[in-house]
Amino acid sequence: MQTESVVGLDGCAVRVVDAARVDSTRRRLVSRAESADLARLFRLLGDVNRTRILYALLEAGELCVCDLAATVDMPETSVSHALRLLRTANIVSSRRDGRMIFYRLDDDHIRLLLDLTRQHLRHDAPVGAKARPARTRRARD
Amino acid sequence: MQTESVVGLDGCAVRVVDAARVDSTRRRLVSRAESADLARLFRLLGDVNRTRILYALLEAGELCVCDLAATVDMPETSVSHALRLLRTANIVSSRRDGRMIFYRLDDDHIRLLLDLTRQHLRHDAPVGAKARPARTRRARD
DNA sequence: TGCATATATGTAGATATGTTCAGATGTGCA
DNA sequence: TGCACATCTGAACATATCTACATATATGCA
Repeated sequence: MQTESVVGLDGCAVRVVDAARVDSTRRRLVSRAESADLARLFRLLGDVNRTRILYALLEAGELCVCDLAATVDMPETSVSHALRLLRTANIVSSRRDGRMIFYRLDDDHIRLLLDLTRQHLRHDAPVGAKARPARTRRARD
Repeated sequence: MQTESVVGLDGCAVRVVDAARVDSTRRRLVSRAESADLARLFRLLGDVNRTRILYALLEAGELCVCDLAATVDMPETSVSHALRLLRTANIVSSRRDGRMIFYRLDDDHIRLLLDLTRQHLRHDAPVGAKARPARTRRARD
């Protein structure tokens, strides 16, 4: 199979093998703006401390900042910083009660996302998929 | 409600409101090692270019490096770097055909994860949930 | 009003990450 | 074998991110 030269959006020559597939994929591909949003969301989940905070909320349902800090064993100020980012992105929501502020996961998408990901790492079958023989994959633990 | 002082694992005094809930959550909380793995996975998804690569593979099924580069419009060497990270984490898998190497999403977990996340950002109802009135949430677009 | 508490915010230095260029590897073909 | 091609790898620079400390805001209560 020989590669052919095609002119990309930016005017640069680009070598492609299957121009038709590239073209059709490009048309269906998520937009740059949407990809940026997706990446932003994933990146927020991509920090150990934020991850632990989120899984703590997944287990507890609702926690105030100081209990959250005690649960994940980190300084309250760090928890607060983390929560701000998560709040801004609508991943968690908050409710004030007196001088405490209680945080919870904002919606079911997030809960599913956290669950699904944990399952992925544990090598379980995907949600909604029929049970099937577990893949042999290099275990981590 | 008055906060009480509790001694954490590290020996530091920590203020908590609901000691019982903190304790029970701590016991059910994912381990540090697992949180680290989860965060590592999310972080890999948290880069615009890698995100676009993954969604391109989601649409196309399978693409060689140069077609992938043409699809997402980035230099082949950057795509290659990105793919290495994704490959190491078992997010994508590869197959050699002559001097080309074709990449695909490694498993259904990843596909579900990508789909679910896209749905989340589009404010749809979560997978598997009954249709219900859309939440009023601040739109992005 | 004044003080203690619970949380939020600003900022700076250390660290991690992404991009790019140069060059290495591996495959097919004459 | 030697060359062209497709992809990979290493390293350096610019940029983004996290952490920690100091300080600010907001609430409850005396």
